[in-house]
Amino acid sequence: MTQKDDFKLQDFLPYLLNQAAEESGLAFQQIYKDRYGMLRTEWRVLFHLGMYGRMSAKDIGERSKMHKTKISRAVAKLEARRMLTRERDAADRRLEYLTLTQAGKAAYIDLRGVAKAYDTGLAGQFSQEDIDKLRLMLRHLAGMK
Amino acid sequence: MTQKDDFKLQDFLPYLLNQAAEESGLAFQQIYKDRYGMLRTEWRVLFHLGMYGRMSAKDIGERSKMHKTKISRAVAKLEARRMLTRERDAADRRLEYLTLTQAGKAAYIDLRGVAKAYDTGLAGQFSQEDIDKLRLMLRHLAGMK
DNA sequence: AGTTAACGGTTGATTTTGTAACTAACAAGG
DNA sequence: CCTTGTTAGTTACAAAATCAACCGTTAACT
Repeated sequence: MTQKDDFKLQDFLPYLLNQAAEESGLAFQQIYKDRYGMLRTEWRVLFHLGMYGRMSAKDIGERSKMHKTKISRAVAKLEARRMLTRERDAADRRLEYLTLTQAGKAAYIDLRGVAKAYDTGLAGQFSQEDIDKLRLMLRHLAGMK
Repeated sequence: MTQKDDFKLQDFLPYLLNQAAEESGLAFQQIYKDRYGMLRTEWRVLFHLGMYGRMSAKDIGERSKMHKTKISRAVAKLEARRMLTRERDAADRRLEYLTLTQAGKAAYIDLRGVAKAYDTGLAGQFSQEDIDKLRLMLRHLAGMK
C-alpha cells in the first residue's frame, strides 16, 4: 500500500480478542438459545443469580459491567418465563431483590454443567500452565484485576 | 446454591474473552467513531481493503468471517462517504471489486497508525514472551490457524 | 437450448442494542 | 418541610444486527 505495510489486523489485540470470543462462544450460545430461548444478557443474569444467590439488578450491573437497561430487559424476560421473582426492599423501596425460581435454578444448574464441560474442552487444547496464564492476562485486559 | 458451586463465571473462557475484547477495544472504537463516524463493521472493511488492496465483498467475508449483509451495508456507507469505489468484473458480472479512494487510503493510514500505537500500549503491559503466547492462543481459539 | 441449482450481493422485516429521558424513592441541607 | 440532587429501575425512540427472502448472474446437468 502507500507505505511499508507491516500492520497485521490478525495480530491487533482488540480484533483478535473479538474473533476468539465470538468463535469460542458460538457453540455454547447455541445451547442456551436452543434449550431455553435465552439471549446472552439473559444467561448472564441467570448465572449471576445462580452463583451469588439473591441480589439486586444494581449488584448484577456492578459485577457484570452490563448496562442497566440490558439488565432490566433481561430480568423482565426471565421473569416472564418464570425463572426469577422480584421482591421489593421494605426499607428502600427503589430496590428490588431478584431470586431464581425452581425453574430458574434448574436452568442454571443445567447450563452451568454445560458451561463447565465446554470450558474444559476449550482449556484442554492447551497446557494447564498456558491456560492459567491466558486467564490471568485476559482478566488483566478486561480490567478485572 | 443447590450443589457445591465451584463454577466461576469470571474464569469461563467465552465470558472472559468477551470482557477482555470489549474492554480492550473501547478506546480505539471511540477514535474511529469520533474521527470518521465509522462503525466496527466499517473500519473492518476499511482495514481489509487497506491491507490487501482491491478485493470483493466476498473475499472480505471469507477473511473476516463477517456476514455478507453486514459487509454489504458497510460497503454502502463507505461508498457514500467516498472512501471506496466499486468496479464490476466484466467476466463475472455478479462480482464487484472494491478499491479505496484517496480519502479511504488516508483514513486507513491514519487509523492504522492509531491501531499500532494502541496495540503497542496494550501489549506493553506484558512481557514479549507472554504477549506472543497470548496471540498464539487467541489465534488458536479463533480458529485462525 | 432449457431447466435447476448455486452464487454474489442487496433489501425488508424483525429483533436487539444504545442513548436519553423519565418515574419513583430516598438523602442532605437549608 | 422544601428544595436540590442522587439513585434504582423503566420506557421510548433511534441505531444497528440478524434472518429470510429476494434479484440478477453464472454453472451444471439434461
